[in-house]
Amino acid sequence: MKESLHRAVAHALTLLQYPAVEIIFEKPKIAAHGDLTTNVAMVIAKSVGKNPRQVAQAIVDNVKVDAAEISSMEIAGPGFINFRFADRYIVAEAKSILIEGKNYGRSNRAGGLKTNVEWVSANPTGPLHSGHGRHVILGATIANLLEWTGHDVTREYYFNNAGNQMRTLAESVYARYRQSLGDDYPLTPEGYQGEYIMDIALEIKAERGDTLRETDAERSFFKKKGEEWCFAKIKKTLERLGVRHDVFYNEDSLYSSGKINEVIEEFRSRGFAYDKDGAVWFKATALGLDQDRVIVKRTGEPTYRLPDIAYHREKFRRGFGLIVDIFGADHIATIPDVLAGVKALGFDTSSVKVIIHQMVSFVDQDEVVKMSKRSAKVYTLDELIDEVGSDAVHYFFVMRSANTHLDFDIALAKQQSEQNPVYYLQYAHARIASILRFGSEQGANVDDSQRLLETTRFELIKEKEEVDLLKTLLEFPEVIQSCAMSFEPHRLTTYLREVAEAFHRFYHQHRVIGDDKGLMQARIAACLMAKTVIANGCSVLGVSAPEKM
RNA sequence: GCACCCAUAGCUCAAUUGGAUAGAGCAUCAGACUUCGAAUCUGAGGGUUGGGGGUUCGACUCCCUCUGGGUGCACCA
Repeated sequence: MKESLHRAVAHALTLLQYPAVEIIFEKPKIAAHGDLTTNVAMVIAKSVGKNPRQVAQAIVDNVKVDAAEISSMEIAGPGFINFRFADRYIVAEAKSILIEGKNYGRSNRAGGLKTNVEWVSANPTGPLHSGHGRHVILGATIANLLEWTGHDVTREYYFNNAGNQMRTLAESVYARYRQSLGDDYPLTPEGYQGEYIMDIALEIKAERGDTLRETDAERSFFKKKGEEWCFAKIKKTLERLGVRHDVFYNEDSLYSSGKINEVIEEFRSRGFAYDKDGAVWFKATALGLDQDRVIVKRTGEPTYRLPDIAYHREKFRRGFGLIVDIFGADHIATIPDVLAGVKALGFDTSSVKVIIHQMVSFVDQDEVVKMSKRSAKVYTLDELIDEVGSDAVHYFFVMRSANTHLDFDIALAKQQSEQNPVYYLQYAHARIASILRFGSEQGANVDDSQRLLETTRFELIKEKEEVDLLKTLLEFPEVIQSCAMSFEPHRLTTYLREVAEAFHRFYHQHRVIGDDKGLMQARIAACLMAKTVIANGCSVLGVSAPEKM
């Protein structure tokens, strides 16, 4: 909708020989200011040496718009130019929602840019805990948003099934196994304390009895069983949330394929690596960081940084033009090193986007839920899903900006009432579905959008609440776009609330089903439009849009 | 001690990324169902945007500083 207006204003700037600045239209906060506003006059004013209102006047005098589209154009405040759309133009534009249906809001702005989104990436040493939820959902939603804006998205899970953590897992399972046989065999203090370790041990006992008392020093059977059990658990949890990955990338493959050594050699040849105290160091200070870092320990084992760098190098080599990493705030320290490493290898880090989200606290009935591993209260993500359901998990974890701490209110999330924002949104969808069912009984066309487009008298949509609803619906594609570009899915939840609100207001003021068949059909069409936008938005969020509740 | 994040209505958070009169939900109070779902709607009160300086036409937003919280700061991942 903005495009023709944009052209008109740009043309006026040319006529006036004003500098060709970027023209930005925004939706004013205050509805009385119109539908779109631009501050170009204020931006230009300084360079042309006139006051902003004069500049605005000159622009308005030179802008030629179609009165069928723009009903008013006025100067306000310090020099804003406000535009208002004609109602019938809004209504005409809204037809595109019916035409595009479940694709409404999708675009190809990114032109199929090969994009990698890596997240979750928890090592198979235990089930996902509830704190992981934010990470899981944030990544999934961002991946969806990128897909909706024309990115060719690969969803990736990076994991490590070797090294210290896995040794600890194997040792812990072994200890519990021995205990389950009645042996006095202590779990070391570094061992994993979680109850699930005993679950794994018991499975092994059930399968193999006491035949594994004497095992190899590597505890390889226990490691393998532990890994399998944990991975199965993690994947099951992700599946319950409808979160899927295309690629599970094993860190070990970086070793077996020689990539780790390649990176070390490349660092050396580019002068970014040196030996000291028996270890190999990465010269991070040469790239502006405050200290150099060990990449290969004295023991000959690489530190986590090296494979991380090698992994990112692979992402570049695999041809991704946009590389998105989702990290929790607890991993923030590793990011500068990895980015510096990638830069040292000659790659452009501007195509790496790192999303950092802050930690989550869980609150239940005004009580902070302790997330300690010993706590009997909600600890695993599975338990959280059991408690509040997948939809609430999805919605609650993205409804706040990622870089603020999140309080997850469990009591609210499981409440099936008006206080719960998920229900508010889903209720609007179910209510529309219900109206459509009723309308269908009254002989209205509620599903054949082709015939609906041909036969509906859209001009009958003219009440304020109707037009307001359609205006709100028409914002959807831009909301998707800006959420994707800023990697801020929380704005989608804010927007969808507004849609639900606009619909409820419309519903309350005007009857849809009635004796006037033409009017009924027109309003049915408006309902279908609202239903489409809510359903599409929910699908991006991974929240279900129920026909009945 | 250092680095990053945060501080906005009683509570949880927004604020179109520097724009006009800082907005929602919850909570509180007052209203609206013989008709399409009241899981809804209408209205009211509630603020020195943690304090102080600065940058400019204009600051919740950017810079400096102080206070108070969070997360990190390994030859662990």
